[in-house]
Amino acid sequence: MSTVYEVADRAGVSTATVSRVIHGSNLVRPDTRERVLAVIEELGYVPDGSAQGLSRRRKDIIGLAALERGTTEVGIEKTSPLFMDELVHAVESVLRGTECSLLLTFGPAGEPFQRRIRSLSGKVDGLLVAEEVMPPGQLRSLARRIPVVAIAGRRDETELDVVAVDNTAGMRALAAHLIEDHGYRRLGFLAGPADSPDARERLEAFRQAVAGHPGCVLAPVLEGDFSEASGAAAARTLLALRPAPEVVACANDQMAIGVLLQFQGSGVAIPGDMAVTGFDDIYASRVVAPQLTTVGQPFRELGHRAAQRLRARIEDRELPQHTEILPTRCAIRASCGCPAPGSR
Amino acid sequence: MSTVYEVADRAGVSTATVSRVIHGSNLVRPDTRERVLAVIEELGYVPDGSAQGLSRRRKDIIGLAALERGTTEVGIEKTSPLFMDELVHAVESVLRGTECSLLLTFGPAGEPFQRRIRSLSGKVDGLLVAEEVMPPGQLRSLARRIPVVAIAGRRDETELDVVAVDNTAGMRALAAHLIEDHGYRRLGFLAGPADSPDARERLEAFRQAVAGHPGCVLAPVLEGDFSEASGAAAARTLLALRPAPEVVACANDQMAIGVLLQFQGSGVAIPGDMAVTGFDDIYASRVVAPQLTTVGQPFRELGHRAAQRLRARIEDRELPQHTEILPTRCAIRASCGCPAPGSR
DNA sequence: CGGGACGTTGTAAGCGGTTACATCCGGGTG
DNA sequence: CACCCGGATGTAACCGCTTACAACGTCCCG
Repeated sequence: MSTVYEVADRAGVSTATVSRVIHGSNLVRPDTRERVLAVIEELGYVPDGSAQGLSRRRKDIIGLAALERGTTEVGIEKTSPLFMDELVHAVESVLRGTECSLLLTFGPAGEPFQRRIRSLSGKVDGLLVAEEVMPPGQLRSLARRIPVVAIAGRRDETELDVVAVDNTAGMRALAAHLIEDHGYRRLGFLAGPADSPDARERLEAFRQAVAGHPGCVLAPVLEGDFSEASGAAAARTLLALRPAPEVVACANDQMAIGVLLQFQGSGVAIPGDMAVTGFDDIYASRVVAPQLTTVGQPFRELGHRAAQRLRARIEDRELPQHTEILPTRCAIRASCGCPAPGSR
Repeated sequence: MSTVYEVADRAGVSTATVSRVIHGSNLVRPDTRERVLAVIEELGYVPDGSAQGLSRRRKDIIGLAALERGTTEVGIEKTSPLFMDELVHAVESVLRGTECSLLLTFGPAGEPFQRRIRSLSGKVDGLLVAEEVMPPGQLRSLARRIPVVAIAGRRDETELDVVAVDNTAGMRALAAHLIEDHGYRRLGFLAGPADSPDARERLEAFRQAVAGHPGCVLAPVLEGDFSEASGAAAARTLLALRPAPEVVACANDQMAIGVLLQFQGSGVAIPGDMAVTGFDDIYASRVVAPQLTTVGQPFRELGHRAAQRLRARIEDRELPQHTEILPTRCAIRASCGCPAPGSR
C-alpha cells in the first residue's frame, strides 16, 4: 500500500502538496498538480481512512444500529426485518451524495448487542439508532459522547434528536375506517413487542379509537414480535376463538401477512370471513392477495430526515434538541373488505 | 471525548497498561486492571477507531458494494433490491460474532459509483463486491490493493475470489420441470440486465435447456432490469403477442411478480392462462398468490461464505485464488401450474 | 535597488492509539 | 548476600495524514 510519502517522493514534492492536490486546494501550481495526480494514478493511491480520520477529527462514517427481530431458527431462513431494509436504503441514498459512508449493524436486543454498539461508536462520527436498542439511560449517555439520532424511538426524549412517524394519527384513521365505513364492532388487535415505542403507540391509538365508539369492543388483544411467524401463530389462536372478531388489525405488515396466509391456508376467506390490516406498507403488502390495507410510513423521508439531522448535529453539537414527527398515510386496499381495484 | 492518556492519568498508570487492560492482556495485576476499568467506566471511554486502525494496521471494517437497480423515479417509492437486502443480513450476521463491522454502499453502475467505491476502499480492510459494479480491469486493480471477494460476479475470474451460485443447474432444472412435467412447448423468457453475470447465465441455461428439447421454442426473449416495473412492462408486451407463450420464465423474482400482477390486473389467470416463474426465492415470492415457482438461492450461505472468505484473505493475502459455486434449489410452487398446496 | 506582498512549497508537530524494548522490583538460589 | 529471573509497568517511536507556520522566490512599487 502506497502512502503520501511515496507519492510525494515520486512527484518530487512534499506531503503537504500532495495533500493539497488531493483536497483540491487552489494554492497549487497547475503543473505541480498534474505531476502529483499522475503519480497518484500510477500508484493507485488512495488515502488511508484511519489516518485521515485521526488527523482531521472526523471519520466520515456514520453508524446505523437496528434491532433484528423474530426468532433465528436454525436451518430456517428467517424473514428479515423488511422495515429496516427500507430505512437502510433511504439513509444510504442521502449519504451517497456526500463523503460519508454508512456502517451497519443489526442484532437482537440485549447485552451483547449493546456492547457491540458501544464499540462501534468509536468508529463513527455519529449514530442512528432505530427503536429501543438499549435502555434510555444508556442511550442518553451514548448521546453525550457522540451525536445520536433516534429513529422511531421514544417521543419524549429530551436529550437526543428523534425522528419518528405519527403512529397515532395513522392508526386512528385506520380504526375509523374499519368502524365507521365497514361497521365492524368486534375488533381484534395483534400488537407488536412491548419494547417497541412504535408498537406501543399503535396499540394505544387503536385502543382509544375503539373506546371512542360506543358499542365497539376491542378483543382479543394478542401480542407478536413483528415477525410473520408470530402472525401465523396469532391466527391459529384466533381460529379457536368464539366469538371471533370481525377484523384483526396488526401492528405491522409482516404479522398481518402471517395472519392472512395462515387464515387462507385454513380456509378462512379474507376479507370475506375476516378482515385483516397491517402497518408500514412494505413491499410485500402490495404483492399479497388480497392487497393489504395498511398505514404507510414515509420510509424514505424518515431515513432522509434522520440522516440529515445527524449530519447537521455532527457539524454543530450545540444544536437544540429536536423531535420530528412525520405524517403517515392510510392505504386502503382490499384486505379490510373494500372492493379490490380492477387493476393496480 | 476522552483518550487513553486521560484514562492513564486518572488511573495512575501508563497508556501501555490501559491498552493492555482493554485488550485483556494477562500481564496486568488484577488490582491495576480493576482500577483502570473503573476509570474507563467512569469516563465512558471508547477507543478511537481511527487511531486503532492506524496503529495496528487493520480497521476491522469490511465494505460491501452493491448495485442498486431499477429507475429512481422521483416521488415514487422505488422497490428496493430485495436480493441485496438478504445478502446484507447474511453478511452482517457473520460479522456479528467478530470485531469487524460492515460498511455499506449502494449505487447505480457508473463512474460516480466507481469513484465512491474507490474512496471507500481506503476505509476498509477488504471489500465484497456484488455483481459487476465496475469493469473487470478496474476490479482487478482494486483487488491488487486490498482483498476483494466478488459475490455473483463473473465465474472466470482468475485474480479474485468469487462466491456465486449455480444458476445453470437451477435454471436447467426449472426448465426441465416446465417442459417435461408440464409439457409446455412455447416458452418465453424475461432476461435480466446484460451487465449482470447471473442474468446472463440464467438466460443461457434456459436457452440451452429449451434447445435440448426438440419441438420446444424459446420466444419471445425480453429484457428487463430486475425491477418489478420492468416485469409489468414485459407483461404488457406479452399481452399483445400472438401466439403467446404458455409460460414466461423470469430472471428474477421481482420481475416475475411484476409480470404476474400485471397479468392478473389484465384478467389473465395465472397459471391458468399463462404460467410464470422467477429466480431467487425472495420473501415476497412466497407471499404472492399464486405462490411463485422459482429457484432458491442460498442467500445466507452466499453471504456467509463470502464474508468468511474475505476475512480469511485479509488474514493471509497469499491464499490461492478460489471460486466457489453454491448449489441452488428449485422451489416448485403454484405459479408454474402445479396444484397449490392446501396450506403453507 | 530594497522591501513588502503574494503565491507556492516545505517542515514538522500533532491526531490517539499500539507495542518493542527498557526498566524496575521482589523473591528464590547457590 | 550478590545475582538472576520473570512478572508488572513505563517510555517512546511509529502508524499515515493534515495543517499551522515558516521559508522561499518573484514581482512590483517607491
